Amino acid sequence: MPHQTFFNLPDKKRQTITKFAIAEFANNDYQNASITKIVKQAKIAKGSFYQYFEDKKELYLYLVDLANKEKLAFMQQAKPPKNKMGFFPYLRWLFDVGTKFDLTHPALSQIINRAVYGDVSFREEVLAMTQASSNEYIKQLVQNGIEQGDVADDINPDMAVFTINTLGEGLRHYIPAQLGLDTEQLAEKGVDAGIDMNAINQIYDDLFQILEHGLGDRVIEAKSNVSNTSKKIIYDQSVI
Amino acid sequence: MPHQTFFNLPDKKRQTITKFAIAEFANNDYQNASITKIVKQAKIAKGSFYQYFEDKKELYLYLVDLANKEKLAFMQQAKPPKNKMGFFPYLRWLFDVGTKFDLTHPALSQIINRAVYGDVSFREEVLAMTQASSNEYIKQLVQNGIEQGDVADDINPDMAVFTINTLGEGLRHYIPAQLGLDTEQLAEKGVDAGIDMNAINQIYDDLFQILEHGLGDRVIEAKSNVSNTSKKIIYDQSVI
DNA sequence: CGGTCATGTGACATAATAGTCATATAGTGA
DNA sequence: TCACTATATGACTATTATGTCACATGACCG
Repeated sequence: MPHQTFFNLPDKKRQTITKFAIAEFANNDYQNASITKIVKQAKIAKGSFYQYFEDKKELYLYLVDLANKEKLAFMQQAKPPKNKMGFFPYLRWLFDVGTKFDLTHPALSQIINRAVYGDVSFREEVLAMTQASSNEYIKQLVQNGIEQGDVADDINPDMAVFTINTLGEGLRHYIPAQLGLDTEQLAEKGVDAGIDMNAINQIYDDLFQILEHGLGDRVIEAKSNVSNTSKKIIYDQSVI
Repeated sequence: MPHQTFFNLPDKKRQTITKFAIAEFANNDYQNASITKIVKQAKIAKGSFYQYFEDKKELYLYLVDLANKEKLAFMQQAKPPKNKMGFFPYLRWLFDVGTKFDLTHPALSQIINRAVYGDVSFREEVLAMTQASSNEYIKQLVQNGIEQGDVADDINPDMAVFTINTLGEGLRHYIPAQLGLDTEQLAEKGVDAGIDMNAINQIYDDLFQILEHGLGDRVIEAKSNVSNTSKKIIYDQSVI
């Protein structure tokens, strides 16, 4: 935690420091992020900084914690559209909110991202502020999904959690890439408007098609039944 | 590319340098990897190093390239068990070979990993030596899978590639975590024997169950048919 | 032996950073 | 106005890294 002096600061000054610190740690990994640069940008003396924070590490952990709290608040403030939702619609909504956070808070999103993948000597302390909650939440969700009959009961719930988390995390890179957005640029400029929601929804459609029904051809299953409703049978379609 | 002087070196000396360089860049990210440490360990003079390599970056790119070539060679040398394999068995075999590489070449695996996620100013150059091939290969595989009827034709192939790549990449972390292996330790010690292949196979079973058939309950589809073969119907099983 | 070229060497130059500290300033209350 | 406390300051220290260079060493050849 920062020293009390930091919280005693006038709001504007504290926010200025925080703003530049966030930008610096979003654009550079821990090692490359420069305290010298931050104090120059925020127009405070080096010595002042060290009255607010014990050291670079304390600032960093503070920012990671801040980013996570912001994201959590963002997720919690977003109310689901319906009260009773099936597993997949709810999961999709969760992904959607996560993506919205990433797009509207690119710098904070980057900090969380670096915290997860980054390489620092005090990694444990960093991770302590991150994960945990998300994993547990998804696990509970899967359990409920199975009990409600939305999720197959012959899957390994832990593997389901892994699949969901991994793909959700992957979306963080995939979506900006598909939309032609540069994460670096996003963090600097921001994109309040001008996001192609149709493209994003299409990505979700495609992903959930696979997540819910798998990659495998469903025709084979249908074959074993007498009546085949609404399923196209495709054999050797345009084989090379 | 390293200077010619590097390749003129006696094999043993060149290998010693390479060995310590690999270890250093496997255990530290680019910024933290120390040339000074490498030359000390390899017992060569600083000046000698700079006769072999233009700078730190050249060494790093050389190592990333080396790691990728080694992995590619490993993948190509591993012959598939059967000539004609379905999409899923083949994909599973691919994952398996990849995992074997990671476990038997943990340091090189780490270097590739850092190359993908790491943060350097010349990122483009790093990525140029990595990806590309893998993505194209999987894409072709999916196309074939669709044409052969193994893969559903109503999925987005690009999304399938994303899903496969992302989960495959995720396994790299998931498997060691599940087996209680520390990636850092692995890179140093290595684990020639003593790998629980049963546990790994179980992970593959679980993953491919989801990858092929999805998370969704298949009962609903079966319901619409007259005869229901071998599918358990589960409703409200132990609802809280 | 002597000359030439390739290679080895480590002290040194250079640059950048995190963190310190003596001192200055400002605010507060009597 | 004075005393006292909290805060601001930036030159400075200490450290650590990459990369250089003048010189040493050795190998090969006539």
